[in-house]
Amino acid sequence: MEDITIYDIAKKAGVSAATVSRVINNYEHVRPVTREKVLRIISESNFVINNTARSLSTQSTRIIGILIADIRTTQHTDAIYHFTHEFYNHGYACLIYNTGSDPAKQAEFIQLLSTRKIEAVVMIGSIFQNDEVSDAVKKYIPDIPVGMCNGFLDLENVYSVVADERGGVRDCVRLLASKGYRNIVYISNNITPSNALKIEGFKDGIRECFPSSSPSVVVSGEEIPDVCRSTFEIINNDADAIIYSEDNLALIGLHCIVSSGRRIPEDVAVIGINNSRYSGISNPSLTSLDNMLQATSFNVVDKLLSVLQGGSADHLTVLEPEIVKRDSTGR
Amino acid sequence: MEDITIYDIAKKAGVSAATVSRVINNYEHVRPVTREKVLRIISESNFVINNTARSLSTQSTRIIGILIADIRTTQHTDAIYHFTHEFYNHGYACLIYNTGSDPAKQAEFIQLLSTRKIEAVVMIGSIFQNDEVSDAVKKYIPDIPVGMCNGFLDLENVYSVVADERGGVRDCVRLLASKGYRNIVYISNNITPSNALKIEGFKDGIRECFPSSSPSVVVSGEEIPDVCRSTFEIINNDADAIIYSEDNLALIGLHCIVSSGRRIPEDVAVIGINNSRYSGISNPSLTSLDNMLQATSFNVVDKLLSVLQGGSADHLTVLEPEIVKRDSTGR
DNA sequence: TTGTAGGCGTTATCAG
DNA sequence: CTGATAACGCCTACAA
Repeated sequence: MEDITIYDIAKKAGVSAATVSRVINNYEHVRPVTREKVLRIISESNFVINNTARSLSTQSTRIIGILIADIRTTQHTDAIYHFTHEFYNHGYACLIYNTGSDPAKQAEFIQLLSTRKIEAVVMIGSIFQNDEVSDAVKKYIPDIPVGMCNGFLDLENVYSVVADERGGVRDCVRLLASKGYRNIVYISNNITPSNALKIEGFKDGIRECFPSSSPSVVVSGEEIPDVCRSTFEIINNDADAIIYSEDNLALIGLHCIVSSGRRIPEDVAVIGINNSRYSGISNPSLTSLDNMLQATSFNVVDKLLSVLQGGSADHLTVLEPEIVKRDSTGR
Repeated sequence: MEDITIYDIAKKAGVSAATVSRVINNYEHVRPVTREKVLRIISESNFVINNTARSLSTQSTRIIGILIADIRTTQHTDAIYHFTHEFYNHGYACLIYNTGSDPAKQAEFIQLLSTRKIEAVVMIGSIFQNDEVSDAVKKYIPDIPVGMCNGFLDLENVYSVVADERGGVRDCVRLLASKGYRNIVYISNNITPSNALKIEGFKDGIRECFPSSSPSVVVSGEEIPDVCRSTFEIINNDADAIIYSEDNLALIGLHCIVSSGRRIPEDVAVIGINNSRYSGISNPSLTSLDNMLQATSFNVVDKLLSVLQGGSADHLTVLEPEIVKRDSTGR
């Protein structure tokens, strides 16, 4: 079926295409009668504006690019919702790409986005905090605003929001120490900038609370068997508390520990990170470090919208995380 | 910073824009020397092609529109991943919108997508199976392929994949009956076409296994307090087995039941639907009806790619669900 | 208040 | 093999 254009509408209405354009864009100086007529013709036809042509003419696509390593990572779906929802409310469409975690690939996606003439970019996750991405931003999109969730790049057009996860994890250690746990181990999945900081926080905590012992950190895969194996190794080695780098790992840990007949929190305490929706309904419920992912995405949206509307925004905002205490550490 | 165009490249290379275009698009009849020269100039500059202009000229945006009621619904994130990932692999970009569940609003999004000149549409969830959406498809995108996950519209350009959830839920009832449970109740969240079918399946099962009793269905909110309240009402009313319309509800149910001191599956059996990743790691692990969401999205992608490449595809595919038995029903 | 004409950056046709 | 030139559909001075 042939697309119908403003010229078709113009012809039927007995006016010029320019007038149709004016009506569509709500220009003021159009005679009411003319306006009504054009609007009537439009509503009687199946005309829809061609945003490709409009974008080319106005040099404005009203498209936002969203980059995420893997959209399936549960802790980020809320963020994606907020972005797509809020930007939609402001007349933008959102293009979403899964980049994976290879910096070179991530950089390619930035170039790809630039071919689509996006008007802003959002990158979700600390994994985008690397030199390749930074260079690509400098090279391909130096003039369009970039928002980063939980990551930071020191560039004029980049706006970052991060949580102090290092301090947050240190506080987790403090909490466990105060409850009498003596043998605390940290299990991390793949080492992103964010996860590296969390580990530092863990070391800070151990050094502070147990000056004589050295911090014990295990790096584990994310699959159920991986996590179970790591967990059992640690428990059989006399650990009485485990901090996992993510709720998803912790939930698997919970499952393994409970299945093995050990009691939580009497035998082992468990803490996760992200305060995901499942931490509240697991058995036992999971104490979790809320790293403010929700507030982070809201903040990034605000910054970006502000800049897009010609305003300004802070280049870095640091949020304070908060431990949500539940049954897995005792009440 | 001014965008650099093929004219700029052409000037520097001492050729015409047409030749640059030929090089970019890998045309054959270009003298190797010329080609090299142009490519060198391009790589020395920050030139990227303007896809908006290209789309206008070629009448092809290579953009796919994805519609989902709420991107946060956990059972659909895998599907979204597959779509964005697969379409990217085939050179398409994906525009994602949250439509909500109001049919009139959903229809508006179809019009919106048509203004972006998308080349295919994916709708995820049975909630899009309604007349308003059907009319909007007919009116605004009668000629572009539409893929539906778990929903069906009887139109020439719509390709659907659904699971036989009705039969699946009936089988769940049979399973519980065979294990000796006598008082089975069904808890559903909001009534979508899919959820309505599940309820029918439940009634089928009850009528078949317990001809003398009438099916007991409860419609509940999705929030934790809602689900807990519904669950306790039912249990206090002598139910010995509950089928929830979604794993997410069932997981909350599990939490409430366990917290109240009742034993699963001795006192109460529980079955969920979706076979989500958490059903395998909950305590106890959750028996769940796998409604083949994964296979559904793969199938829809295949159909759409086939049609986009000029091929054909079945308009309706029905997948058989499968019960994954875990601890919440006894082994 | 309205129409004409040029331009947005590419692609594609047609000569040469 | 390469260069003009005319679309693609819309917007926007500039004129009228």
